[in-house]
Amino acid sequence: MKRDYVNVFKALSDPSRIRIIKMLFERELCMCEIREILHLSNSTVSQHLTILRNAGLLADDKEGRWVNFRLNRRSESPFIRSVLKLVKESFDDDAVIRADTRTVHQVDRNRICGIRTRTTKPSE
Amino acid sequence: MKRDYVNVFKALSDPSRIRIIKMLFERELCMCEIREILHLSNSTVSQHLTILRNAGLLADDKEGRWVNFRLNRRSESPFIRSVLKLVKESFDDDAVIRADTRTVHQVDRNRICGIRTRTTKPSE
DNA sequence: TCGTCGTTTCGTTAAGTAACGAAATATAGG
DNA sequence: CCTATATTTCGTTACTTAACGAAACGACGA
Repeated sequence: MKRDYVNVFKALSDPSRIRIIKMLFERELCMCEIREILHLSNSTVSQHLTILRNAGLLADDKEGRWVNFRLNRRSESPFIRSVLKLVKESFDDDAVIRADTRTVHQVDRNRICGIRTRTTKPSE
Repeated sequence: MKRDYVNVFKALSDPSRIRIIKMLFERELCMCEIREILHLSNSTVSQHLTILRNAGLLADDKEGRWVNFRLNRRSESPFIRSVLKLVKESFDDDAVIRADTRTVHQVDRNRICGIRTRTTKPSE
């Protein structure tokens, strides 16, 4: 209860996690979509998502075999809401962030997922 | 140049550094005043201040043998200014932060400093 | 110029973090 | 039930971080 805010800032202290949050401002994503865009392993992405969820920044809904991750925009914590607002308004001058924002709208979950657990591209 | 924001969030990911920033919203402080309030060693406090300064959150002015640390309120970075605003508006419900805010107005640099390098109380 | 005192730097140690592959869970469909 | 698939958990490894004391630095004042 006491110093949760430290965990929020720690959650934000990683480029991959900032990228995840910025992508989630565009739309909900499942783990394997994020994995595909970030080029990280399943377990690594899952860890990042756990950290963001434990910090109170993310929520998730199960939809069949997928888990849809989304921003916790309606958090009861004013601090969380302020932080999300800050992130929403920042980093748009970053080339990687801009590329992600574009990519995230072109990703089709049904093409990308479905090949075991993989880090390489689906075309291979 | 690319991902400085990660260093900003890392700088905020420590309770002592949040306490320092919140105290600096009250007034400028020298290193030994901060050391006294946080009960940490010289070198640890100096490290914290370096991290905050490198992140762009702090500036300092030399005044004789003292170095006065202050918030970098006039940073040219909108992100830094937004972050400082966020911190200013947060954490006031934290008991430690509230105690610090009170203490910082009672601290007299000339009583507290001046006994070599020390972590214990000045009354001893 | 010689201490003194505020601050910084150095070297070390203990603890925390990010990454991965492999194994374990859980859920839909045949 | 059995298999495929999406996600999580486990165990390991390399790296980072926070803390300290000791030593160095730098600016005043006797």
